Amino acid sequence: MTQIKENSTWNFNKELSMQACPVSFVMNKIGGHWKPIILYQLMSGPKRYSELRRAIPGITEKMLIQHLKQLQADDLVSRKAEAVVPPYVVYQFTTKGESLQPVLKAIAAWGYEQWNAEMI
Amino acid sequence: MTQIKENSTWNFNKELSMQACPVSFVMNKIGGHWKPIILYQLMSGPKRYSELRRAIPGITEKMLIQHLKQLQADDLVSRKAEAVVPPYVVYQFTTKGESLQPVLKAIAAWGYEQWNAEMI
DNA sequence: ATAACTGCTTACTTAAGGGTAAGTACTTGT
DNA sequence: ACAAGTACTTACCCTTAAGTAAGCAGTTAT
Repeated sequence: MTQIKENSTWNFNKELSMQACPVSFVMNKIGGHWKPIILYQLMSGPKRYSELRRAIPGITEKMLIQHLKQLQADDLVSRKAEAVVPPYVVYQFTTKGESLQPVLKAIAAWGYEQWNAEMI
Repeated sequence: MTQIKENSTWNFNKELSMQACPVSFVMNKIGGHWKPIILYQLMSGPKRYSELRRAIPGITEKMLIQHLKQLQADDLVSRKAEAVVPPYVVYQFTTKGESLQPVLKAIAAWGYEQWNAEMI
């Protein structure tokens, strides 16, 4: 995947923030460019890899798989594969991921509000 | 501040996501490395520039002022300056920023839960 | 006189994240 | 025979975000 330099100031600050600020801790798990979008897609139920790819315009396969892997590593999303040809792989929330849903919904709700407010 | 190339794929995708996904829209306003931490600090009340600097270990003045400006541009935080010497500048939530607080609290609450869960 | 405080600004460098484009293995449809 | 579908992997390059380090203007404290 992507190598991270262990001794960089950036990395040090990241660790510091994650330990000092709960909001920052969460952002590190669900923030970034693609993770919010992937999570949003999964909120409407389990999805196949190719379904996600088609549902998210502009995402590359590299980004999709990379973030799915990170979400798995953080135990927010699980992968279920059936050993058939063509392969059938489904991604869905874990129990921990499910517990995030109210938070994601609160975020989305605020987002919608702001959209509507900007329309007026 | 920082120049953004208009025609980059990254920028195009960013716009796309912000229009297609409410979660992504919100993340663009409150995500990143420093914004969550700054917002978290402001949740406990208005703060001076130097208070924020001291409260956030590791942040540079450049990052602090840059993100405060972005938060102002997004109308989440307001700046109040008194024309005295030494200068007295206070940052606090706007009305819009206040409306974000329940969301930030929900995020922080989930973060605390996960911390505790990891401790067991 | 000089250090320290206030709230910034600027130019330069580095590192992380993302994009491009190709390839893999195996099968069904035409 | 060849394209198209499945779910990935890999190598290389470019853009953005962040870090480093300095400076400014005006005042009080030592």
